[in-house]
Amino acid sequence: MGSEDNWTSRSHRTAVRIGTAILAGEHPPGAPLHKEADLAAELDVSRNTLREAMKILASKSLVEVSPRRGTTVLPRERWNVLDPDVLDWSTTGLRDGSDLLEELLDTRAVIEPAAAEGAARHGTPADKARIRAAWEVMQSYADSDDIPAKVAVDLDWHIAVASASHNRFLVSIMGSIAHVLGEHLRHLNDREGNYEGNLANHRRVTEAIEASDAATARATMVLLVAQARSDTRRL
Amino acid sequence: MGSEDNWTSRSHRTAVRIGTAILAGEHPPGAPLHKEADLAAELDVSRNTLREAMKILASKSLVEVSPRRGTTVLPRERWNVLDPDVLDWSTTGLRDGSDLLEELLDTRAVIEPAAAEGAARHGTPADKARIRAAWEVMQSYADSDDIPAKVAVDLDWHIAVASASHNRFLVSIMGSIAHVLGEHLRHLNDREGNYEGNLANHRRVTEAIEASDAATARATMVLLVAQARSDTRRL
DNA sequence: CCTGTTGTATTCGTCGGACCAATTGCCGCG
DNA sequence: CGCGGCAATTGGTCCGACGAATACAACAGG
Repeated sequence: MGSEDNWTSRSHRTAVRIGTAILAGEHPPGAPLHKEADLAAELDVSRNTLREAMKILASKSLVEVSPRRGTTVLPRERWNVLDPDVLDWSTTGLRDGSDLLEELLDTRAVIEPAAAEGAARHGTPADKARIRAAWEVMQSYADSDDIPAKVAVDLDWHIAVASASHNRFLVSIMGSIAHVLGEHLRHLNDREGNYEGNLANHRRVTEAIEASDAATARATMVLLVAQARSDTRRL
Repeated sequence: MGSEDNWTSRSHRTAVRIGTAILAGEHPPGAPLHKEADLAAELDVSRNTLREAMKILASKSLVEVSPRRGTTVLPRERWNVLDPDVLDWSTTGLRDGSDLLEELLDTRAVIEPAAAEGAARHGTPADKARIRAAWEVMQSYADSDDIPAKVAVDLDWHIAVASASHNRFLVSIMGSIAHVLGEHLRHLNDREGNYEGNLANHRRVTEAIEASDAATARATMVLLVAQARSDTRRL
């Protein structure tokens, strides 16, 4: 397994450009964008490519495009924030105060204990092996300075736990917030190293899941997220 | 209803066709689809339109299309199930046994109490007024036989609660599952009428939120979802 | 026989132009 | 002043073309 797409197509890049602009608040909701021909010219792409980009944005409910009325930016409530891309773009234009982080932590505090409980309850041996494997990799990186790698394996572990719950909604939610969570973890990690405590928390959850102890799995995961929250507060 | 909402664009319709086919399991994950030219011919659309449809599906992580390798169906874990469209499509191919309902209830049991608690904690007077208004409309429909209307106002109430939490993730999650939830509610409603009990549950939550009593709001919402679960089990 | 190199065909990515349909908004008529 | 019809605008779709990258096969060398 390796990496994601290093190369982005032109249509995808234009979607990103317009998407980030919208997320950054440059195009107020309800405001009409320029017509396709003009926009294509401005962004220096063909109308075809521009339309493909629009289809992406429309499929995320960021904009609505109707014949003869042009493309309008939808109100914030409408666009689906859980889309990984949308979530991704919103971090780039993330203004500091960022209730986003607080909301992320609240959501994690809700989702992750449920996922841990589900994993303990419904996880197959293979699922549990994957979780343990992820944890062992985490452990092996304990003394490493490779922050991105540490974050990656941390994320792997969380995703493995969610997957083991066999609840597609929880899995998808974790997958969605993974990127934002990754940035958050990176922020925490390169700040200072209470990595041992973090590792120990992960180990407790791992063992509880392996033992199919749903209550303990939930409880330990609650602690883990609470720890993350207090770590965050300290910055 | 017999239907005909066919003023949707052709590209969108194509996306729906392929999307539902994938969700129905006709195209096993990892399997390559036909090349663009062939697929376009099969579906009787131009390659341009087909590509726009593909952009939609790719943006939902249902498929991945790379140059020279063609389009392949991504593994189930990858595609974002919370996308309203994807969620919608998965219900069409939903066979009754389906764990989808069970997973939905599990997710609701996690999300909704948190939303209620958040609403009690962070809800503004306007938010609370909206929740109460929604509940009163629900009440006014108590003796009505207009199932769709009852479902609609029920959904309104739940969405109002989520909105009041001011957590964009919870809001978006509720918005995403609203459609499936609606179908579920319709199923429950036209089965039999314990609408009074349901209404009472909603009232308790509403009042707790109005009183900014987070603990009670959470507890009553837990009961509400549990009631929905037991009602479901009985069918 | 196996391995590394080269060449070619295939397939997606992008482009520009063209036409169609429908809706909007104007304009003239009653 | 209101109403109905006409025309312009704009998105929706199609077509044909070219380019670039690469998977695959043919080939040469060990």
